[in-house]
Amino acid sequence: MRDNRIQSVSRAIELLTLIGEHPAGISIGNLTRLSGLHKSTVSRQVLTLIESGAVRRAADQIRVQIDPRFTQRFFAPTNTQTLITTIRPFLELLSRDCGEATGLSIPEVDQVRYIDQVSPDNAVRVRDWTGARFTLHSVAPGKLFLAHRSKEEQDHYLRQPLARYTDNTVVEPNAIRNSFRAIHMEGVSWITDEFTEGISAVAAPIFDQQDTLVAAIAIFGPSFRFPAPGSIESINTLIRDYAERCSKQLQRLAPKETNT
Amino acid sequence: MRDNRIQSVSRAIELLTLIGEHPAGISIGNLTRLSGLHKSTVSRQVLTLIESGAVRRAADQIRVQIDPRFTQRFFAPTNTQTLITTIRPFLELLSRDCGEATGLSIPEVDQVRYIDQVSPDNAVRVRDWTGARFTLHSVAPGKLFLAHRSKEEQDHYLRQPLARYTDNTVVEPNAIRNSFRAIHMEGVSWITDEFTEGISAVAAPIFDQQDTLVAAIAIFGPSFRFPAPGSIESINTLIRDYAERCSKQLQRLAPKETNT
DNA sequence: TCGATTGTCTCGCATTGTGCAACTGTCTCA
DNA sequence: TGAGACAGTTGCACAATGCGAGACAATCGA
Repeated sequence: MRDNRIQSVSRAIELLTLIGEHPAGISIGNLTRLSGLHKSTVSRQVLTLIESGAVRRAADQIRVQIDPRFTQRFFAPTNTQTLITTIRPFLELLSRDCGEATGLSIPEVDQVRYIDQVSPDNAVRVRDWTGARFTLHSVAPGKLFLAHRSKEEQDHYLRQPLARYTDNTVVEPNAIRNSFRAIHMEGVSWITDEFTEGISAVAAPIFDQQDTLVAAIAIFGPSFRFPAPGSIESINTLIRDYAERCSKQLQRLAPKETNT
Repeated sequence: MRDNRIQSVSRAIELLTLIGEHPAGISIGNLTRLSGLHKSTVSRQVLTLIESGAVRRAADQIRVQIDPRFTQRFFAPTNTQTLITTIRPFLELLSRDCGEATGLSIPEVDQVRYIDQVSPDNAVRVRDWTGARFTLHSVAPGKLFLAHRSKEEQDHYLRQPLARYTDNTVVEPNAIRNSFRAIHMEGVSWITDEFTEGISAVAAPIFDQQDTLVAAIAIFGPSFRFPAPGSIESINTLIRDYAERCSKQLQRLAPKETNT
């Protein structure tokens, strides 16, 4: 019974790891010394790694380094952990600006999941929903996600019976469909007392570097004071501005070509 | 003349890429279907990738996913691009809080490089130094970096002739050495008119997940108004708080165990 | 219970990965 | 200027290794 590990593959990962420890690049000779393999083996391994897209030649065409496009597959800026980390400072800024709670949520098939929230030190405040999931039609980010889907996907969701949470929950499919145009024109989505009595919320979309809607930033507060009379337009402007800054931040976080 | 590429290594990278595209994990069966390779080949390749540390089994012990420790080598949270992206929101927050310009800088051997800056809309403001390099002893972040080095490294730097930029530049080695204690006790480093006439600055350290000093966050402003009389203590508290938040943010950004 | 599916392991063949050595190009020094 | 050292690539031939087929065990659903 022989070892089931593939020797040449083990060697490749070892070399890949060595290369990864030298972001500015490393020469074939140094790889040969560090790995202890024969130089022609190293040369051929590196050639294979280059042609496979894992490694590229640095600017001097001598040293080699990890190809950023390779690492982009493992550290997508839109995975949940990175989203939370990236957007959290904006939640704090926005919460300070509007004086209400702010939240970050992501679409999960037919639900919304809240993955982060910031609440200011108000005497009367909304509870923390981090980790909770809700149906799309009952919360502001959910209606936003729905509005950005294809008509087929919308019809599929609206065909099933929709739960009613309060007297104000909109469950009539055509009424919901009719709200999509306003959502697209305004760029935001509002709910008032539709999910829970006494809570109003507005959400705006966050796009990733491929212009995919990956999350929503939201403001929520008690309906008796949010939105303040006559303030809807300025709140829309504010939250759209923040959503756009979040989108730009995700784009900045995407790995870039770095020459040395 | 045969192809110089190593077939089994090409296959390994192909499988690694497929696995990387499924952060929640992917089964051997699906890898077999997507790659077109024989199932026993896939099984053996995956075993090799697991034992090499590139891949790990997900929580269900069936699916496999990229091991976060593997990706940590390629996307270190302390590389310059990530630093800028990560800390920028804090620069904006801090600039708003103190009403002056804020900057991010990193140590480069015997110099400081400014890699980002945020300036508020003041009538009188400091210029943008992004991209510029300065000697360690003449700027607030530089004295901070120096204070955190070993005594041998400090002696080495202070042994060379130190350039004087203004009448206020401190170039006497013992005077500089004597400032390190205060820097350590206060946790911040101040300069006043030492680099350029009319500019004062304070800097605080940013540590990475291994508690290595990797950058400094700074506030600078025109000396006639910064620091305002009697405000040094509150500014120290403010910038230390921000530096600590930056440090925590870097730690959060470090890849973590993510089970599904 | 049976059949389908999944993943691991053994086996033996022949292809493939390897180290040796030659070669080319570049750089340094006498 | 020429010689030598060094770095990296390439051809060659051997045998070790990677491979696919098939067997097997475990799990799940009808």
